[in-house]
Amino acid sequence: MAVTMRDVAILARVSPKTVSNVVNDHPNVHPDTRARVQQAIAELGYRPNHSARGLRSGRTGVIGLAVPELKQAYFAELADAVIAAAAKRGLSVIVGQLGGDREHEIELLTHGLPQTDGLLFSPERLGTEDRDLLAYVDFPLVMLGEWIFGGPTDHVTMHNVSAARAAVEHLISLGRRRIAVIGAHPDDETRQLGPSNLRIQGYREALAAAGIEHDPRLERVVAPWHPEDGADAARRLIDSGLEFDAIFTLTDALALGALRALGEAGRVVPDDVAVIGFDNIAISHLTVPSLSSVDPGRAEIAETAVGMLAERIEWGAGSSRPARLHKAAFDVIVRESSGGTGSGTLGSSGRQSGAAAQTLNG
Amino acid sequence: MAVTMRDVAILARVSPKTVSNVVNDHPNVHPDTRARVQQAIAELGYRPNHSARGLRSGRTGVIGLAVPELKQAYFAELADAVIAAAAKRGLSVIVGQLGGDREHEIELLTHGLPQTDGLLFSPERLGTEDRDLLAYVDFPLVMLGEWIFGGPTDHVTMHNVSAARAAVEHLISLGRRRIAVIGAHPDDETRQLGPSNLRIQGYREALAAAGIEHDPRLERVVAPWHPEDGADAARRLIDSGLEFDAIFTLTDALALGALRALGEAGRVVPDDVAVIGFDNIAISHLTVPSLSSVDPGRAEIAETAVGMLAERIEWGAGSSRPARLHKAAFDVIVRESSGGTGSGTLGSSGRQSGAAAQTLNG
DNA sequence: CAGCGGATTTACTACGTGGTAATCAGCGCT
DNA sequence: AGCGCTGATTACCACGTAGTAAATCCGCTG
Repeated sequence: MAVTMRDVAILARVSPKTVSNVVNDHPNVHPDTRARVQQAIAELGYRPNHSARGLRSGRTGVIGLAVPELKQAYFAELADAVIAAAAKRGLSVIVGQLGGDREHEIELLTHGLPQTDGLLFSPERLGTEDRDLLAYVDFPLVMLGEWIFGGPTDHVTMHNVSAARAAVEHLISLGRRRIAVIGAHPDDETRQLGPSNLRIQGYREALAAAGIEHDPRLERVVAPWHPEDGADAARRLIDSGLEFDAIFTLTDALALGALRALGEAGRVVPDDVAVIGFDNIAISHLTVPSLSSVDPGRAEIAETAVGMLAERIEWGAGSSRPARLHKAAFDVIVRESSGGTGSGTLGSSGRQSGAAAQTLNG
Repeated sequence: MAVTMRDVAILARVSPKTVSNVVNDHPNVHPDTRARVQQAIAELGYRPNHSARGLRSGRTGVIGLAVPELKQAYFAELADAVIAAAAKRGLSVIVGQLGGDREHEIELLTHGLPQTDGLLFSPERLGTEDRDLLAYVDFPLVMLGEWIFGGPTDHVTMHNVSAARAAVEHLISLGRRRIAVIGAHPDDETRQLGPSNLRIQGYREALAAAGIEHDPRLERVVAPWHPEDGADAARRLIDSGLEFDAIFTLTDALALGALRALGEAGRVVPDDVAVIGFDNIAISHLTVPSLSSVDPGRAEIAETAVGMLAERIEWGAGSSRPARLHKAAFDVIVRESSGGTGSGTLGSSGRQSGAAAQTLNG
């Protein structure tokens, strides 16, 4: 059996409670006593029992992170950043994969993840119509992404509209006029605030601002957002015979597929078709040609989300503070696929900073 | 305060212990009683308190997975598979990132991850010289990868030697004779069983078996194994003026960089240089050209490792069963970078099955 | 109808920790 | 010396669960 406070207490000739006080850095412990206890702790190799601590205090020191799939690069990088941010605060992270299963997502929202103090949740299938679910959530929760917007819950997200707009404006600045967009989501009629709709909105705004006529046929619906889907969409676009000189894909994963499909069809990127993605996943600067993208500020998102969740946990279950919304700053990263350099050194790229980070309360 | 067994017991007019028996599917509970209790559980929305359960039973139902970095595609996909395999068994997974920090790795091995019943550990910096550490491990542990081989610990790994050999034999079968290898590890003089050494060994075996002279200058040392490093190594290889008509990179990440570097230098893949990687990460079939690779059997590795760990947890701390070693079956996936097709549909590829899975006891 | 054995249920308790409140030691002051 | 005060330490208990062993119930046998 493991070493307990009791064992330490006996060796240090104090009560278990004094050991507890030392471990928890309570004031009013005599320096000599503290030293003696610490000595005993070291000698016995005592480690606090987290289950017991959890039972007594109601905290586990573990937070949950729920994503669709870790094998999607975007979520892997998000998880990486979240785990790093949590570690800074002494929190561990249980990662759950929901695999785009709506039932699981609803179940998760009603019960939370066992063993955790709170949840960071990046849903895929929930929409505005599920907003009511949030009213009954009785554990600390921070949503990543914004499609259940306006509920009583904290949200950390990105500047989907303005970032998408900036990406398309970049394409326009290259002189492109027939700009296709791949990734509109079939569900999004009912999900006005889904990321796909917001990015599409940014796309339309950019066109409108530049006085470019909007051709609905250039908005390509596709789901889910795997590279294969991007390739399929690009092929259908090519086969459609529609003229186009640029593609904005709503994610980098889609762009990877699109790049392949364009290559197979003999369209040269960026000469014939400029391409820009969204997410700035790690491989995007390694594709051939390297992929321009929008960096949504992943580290900032993770840091902020973990911070908000830690605060909610700190405040306790009862407190009903107002929901907050944070949008991370973004960058447009120009690489070869839209005429940037970036061949010489893999890291080089043009960079256009977008809207500053902003946090709203209310 | 949350609903407890006590509350359920009162409502169902039974003792708390009976509720516990129902929850834990004990035999010898009268069907009527069971139904009444389940009714009460549903009515109150009772959920077991995992901390209390953990305290009482000594089990948390959580396992740890420690990897260098989740943002490396290989580890993200591994984590994906591990989480899925754990979920099948009702286990949650806390993911820890050690970032290639040797101190952290040693600390982890001495204390385990808090809040967990056991650990799956894929170290980066530990070597054969750290084997002694394993003697003092007092928690269930399964190592992923084999460089601390021969200790008292279960290992789940891949057929590094024969898989690498198969990859190189494939290149040879294309008629290539000047085959470079990128990824030899500088530390591996002292780590005879590091994956890099084992894969290099497979490379040499393949050359020897084919009667091809071994040119040490074609073995390129590089560390760490990020794509940038692969690009650097490939550039140095090109600049060296050495003649070569194929490259075997010890990981796909290195291959991604190598593909870029070759493209920049005007070498056409696979006509001038055939390339094959190792790991079969998801993007490898999306690169241009798509990347041939060795699929190390990730799902099998994850499944087996979680199974072994679950068994060790089941057996309890005291039992000192013999260490086991499992090597997953592998496949050589032939894609465009070594002359395969795979352009039409993204998924298509040649496939050559390697050694069957094998498990050794002792 | 007492008695038996297995099925079912229960009382009691400990798991390791930390909050509460009580106790105790030491010190300055009257 | 006696008092009150602060700092330091402690006894006691509860958190929610599940193991142990004892108690109770039920159907049947002799």
